[in-house]
Order: sequence, then C-alpha cells, then structure tokens
Amino acid sequence: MPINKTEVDRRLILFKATLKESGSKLTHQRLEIFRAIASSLEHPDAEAIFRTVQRRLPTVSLDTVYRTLWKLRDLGSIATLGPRHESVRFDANLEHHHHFVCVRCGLARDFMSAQLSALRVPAAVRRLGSAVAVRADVYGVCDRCARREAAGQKRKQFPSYKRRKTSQEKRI
Amino acid sequence: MPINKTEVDRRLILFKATLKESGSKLTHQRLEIFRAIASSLEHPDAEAIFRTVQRRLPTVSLDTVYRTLWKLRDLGSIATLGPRHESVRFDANLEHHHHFVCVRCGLARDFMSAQLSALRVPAAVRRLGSAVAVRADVYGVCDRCARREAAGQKRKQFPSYKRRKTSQEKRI
DNA sequence: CTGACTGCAAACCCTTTGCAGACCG
DNA sequence: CGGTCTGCAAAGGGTTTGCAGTCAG
Repeated sequence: MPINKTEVDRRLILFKATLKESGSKLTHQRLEIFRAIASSLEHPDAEAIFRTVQRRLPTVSLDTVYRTLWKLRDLGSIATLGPRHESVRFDANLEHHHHFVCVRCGLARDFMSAQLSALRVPAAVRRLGSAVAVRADVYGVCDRCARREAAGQKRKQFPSYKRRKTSQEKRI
Repeated sequence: MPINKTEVDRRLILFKATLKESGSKLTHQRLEIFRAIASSLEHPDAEAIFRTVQRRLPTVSLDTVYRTLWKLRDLGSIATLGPRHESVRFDANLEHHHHFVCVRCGLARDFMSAQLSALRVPAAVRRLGSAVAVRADVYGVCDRCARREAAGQKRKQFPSYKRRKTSQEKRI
C-alpha cells in the first residue's frame, strides 16, 4: 500500500525543513500526520489519517489532525483535493459543458469548449479502472472578485481557512 | 440574471413529462424548486434555492428543498456539481498530476498524462474572469468496485443518496 | 380516497473553536 | 521559560430523518 520508502523519506526531510523554516514546531503529531499522508497512495480524509496516526500515537485527537492538516496546507507541504466544506451545487443544464470556477468566491459559470470536449481518456488510466469520462474545468478569479481586489477591499475569500489566533493576536 | 425564458419553459415542460413518466407527483414545491435551478445561470446551492423558492412559496421548508433536489437528481432532471457531502481529502504529491476518481467508492489515484497537462485555457473563458489553470480528472469505476459488482454483491455506492422509504417499504 | 409529499423539529456528520494544560526550542 | 501546540468538550454549519398531517391524482 505505502509508496516507495525512499520517496517517503525524501518528503519527510523536505517537510521538516519547511516546518523549521516557517518557525513552526516539529511535534510528534505533526510528523506522524505528515507521514500518514506522504506514505499513502490513496488520498485519505481527516478521519482516515486520524486512524492511521492513532496506531502510533494513541492519544492524538481528531481536532489536532484537522488543525495540523490546514497548517500543512498553508505551508504548502500538502494539497487538498476538491472543495472544502462547500455545500453542493445544482445544475439544470444537462448538455455537455464545462465550468469556470472562481477560486475566491466559488462562483461557477458554464462555458463550451470543443478542445475540452474532445479529450480522450489517457492510456495510463487503464490499470486503475474502467474510465467513464474526463472532466475538465477551469479555475480562476471571476470579474467581480477581481474588481473587488483591484478596489483594494479585503473580502472574505472562498476557502477562508481560519487560522488559530496566536497569543500575540489574542492579547490585542 | 435568469436565462432566456424560452429555454426555461422548454426545461419545465421536459421536467413535467419526466415527473409524470416516473409516477411522481407534480407539487407546487417541486415546480418552483425546479424553476429556481433552471432559471439560474449560477449553480445555486440548497440554501440559495430555498431563498428563491420562498419568495413564491413562503411556507416551503429547507428539508423539502433537499429532498426534492435529490429526487430530481435521481430522475435525471438536474445534476450536482462536485462531490456531495464528501469529506476533504489530502495529498502529499505536489508534482503536477491528475486523478482517477472512482464514482462508486470515491477512491482517488494519481496518474500522469502529457495530453492533459498540455491543456490550454480556452478563449471562451476570457469573458468570465482571469483563468489560472485547467484541471482535468478522469472518472470511472475502480477495479475493486468493478470486481464487487461482477460478483453480484450489492454494496453501498459512493453517492449513496438515501431515498425516503415509501409507505409500502415501511409496512414490511 | 390513499399513498406520496410536506413541514416541523430533532438528529447527524464533519469540522471548528475556546480553554487550560503540555511541550518544543 | 515563553509561546506554540495539544486534548477536551462543546458549538457550528450543512444535510438528513421520523413523524403526523396534507394534498395530488
């Protein structure tokens, strides 16, 4: 199941460097949480990571896993798949089309593209399962959000991952 | 905001036919909920649809909206964008890659594809905003799920939208 | 009429947060 | 040691469900 051990080690070293560089502390929990993700071929969710880490650190709590995951994401050590905590959206346009999704506000608009519609399933996928379809969407910043930003207004962004206040901030 | 009225009417007629065909009842709520989605250019979430419908049917409840939405989806009258109620997944592979996602169990595996990596942002997108990236993923059925299904075993599928029991089923 | 549909309220799941104590550097 | 991190427990947001009454066909 786990990928090549050398690769995991490489990622771990990089991760430790990143942590130190950012002035964050290297705790057992963080190490194990990162190891759990780095050594998995699937893309685990918080719950799965939690269960894996629990085997080595029986006292970790699920919320530490969550906090750590967002921190690692902020540090650029891991990435997230799919939208986080977004509610489902519905679409009555049943014709083949693509979406332009705003990374700031989550707005999704339709567009057509012959190029994207013509995509064929790559051969590399064959050994993973029987492919049904390729979905291609474009991500970017919609005009409205771009205008807001140009106006210098700070608005809450779409994946507004709240950071825990530091004691410095609390004191204010 | 709303799209072309003729198009909305066309969709409404089709919708009514689908409802009748499936033996489902055509209620005010269903009609208004469908209209709300069909006449929106954006892809609203349940909350937004609820607010829209409320203007015409002040007594609708949010849960009716949800139940109706999943029913319409089951009937094929509308589609959902993105995964529904799935928890976020994490990925320590920071190199450019694509995902094969199993539509049954949600499993996501990495693969590389020069073709998909080479995608350019279509010109049609320009008027929607400033595009940043194209994401292309492949959807299908993974080997494990295919084997299960071949073995004839019924398993809970990934988007296992629970259906409300009919009184027939309840009686059992 | 009768079973499918609705509204209500309470439950549920995943995720977040305030707090006080633990621990890294 | 000081401030960051953690565990706990309780809150939060989005979605689901059991129930009893309502309504479409």
